[in-house]
Amino acid sequence: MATLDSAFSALADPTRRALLARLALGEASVMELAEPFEMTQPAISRHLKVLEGAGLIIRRVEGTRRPCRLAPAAISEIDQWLGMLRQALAKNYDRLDDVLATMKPRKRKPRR
Amino acid sequence: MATLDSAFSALADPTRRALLARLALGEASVMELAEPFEMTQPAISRHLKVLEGAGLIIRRVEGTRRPCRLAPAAISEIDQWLGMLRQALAKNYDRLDDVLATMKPRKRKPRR
DNA sequence: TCTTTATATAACTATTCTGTTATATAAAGG
DNA sequence: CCTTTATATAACAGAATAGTTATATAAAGA
Repeated sequence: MATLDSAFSALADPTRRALLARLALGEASVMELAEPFEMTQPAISRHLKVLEGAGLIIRRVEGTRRPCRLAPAAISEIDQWLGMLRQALAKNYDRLDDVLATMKPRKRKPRR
Repeated sequence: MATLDSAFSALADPTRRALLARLALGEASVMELAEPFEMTQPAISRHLKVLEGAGLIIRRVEGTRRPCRLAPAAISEIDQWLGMLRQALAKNYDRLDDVLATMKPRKRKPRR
């Protein structure tokens, strides 16, 4: 799914995760978001564009400012996908495989 | 965190997510994993290497085969990080911001 | 109207992916 | 031994990233 592609790859960048962490505290403008970073403003603007494109944030127009805040949509989609893995792990499929692998060692000949 | 970087960017690729989905059904060898894809074996091998590097899978050695299965570590770290966003969203910080934004329209002058 | 402030966009560069083919390695099996 | 099978690795090409500087735009305010 294209949404998961963009959401996960948006989250893969530490700057973008930091921006989201900041937004978890509440809405902020581009300049406010850029302030803690050693990066130029255009760089932050582009990171925000990526986050917006991934459905992780939404923006308002307020005069010359574009306040951003977290958007719920993408997160829930990610959660849903991870749910599959969580479930597989919880069911101990891995441990079961361990047992099976030990019990039936797939025609292995003793050395020489 | 470096782990989150590699875990999220590993998940950003649809082929890798498909490999994980397959592994959610149980352990599989490289060839078994490669079979459904139109990609060459080296390409799959590299995707698996990425998944392993991200802590999303682990591999055994069994003769010439390298059976893979899901690993729990990375997932739980991701879950933990996403928890922060989930919480922020759940607390309706966004909705609160809405209200505040409407109530105190940040020194905006009426046109002209 | 002129200046400042907030933000976006373009052009460019360096680096990092993703896939390919060709080849290496090592165990399995006759 | 020799061949086959499973997998890894190297070398390479093309696409996508992330950052930079320079510049555009548009609202705010004097």
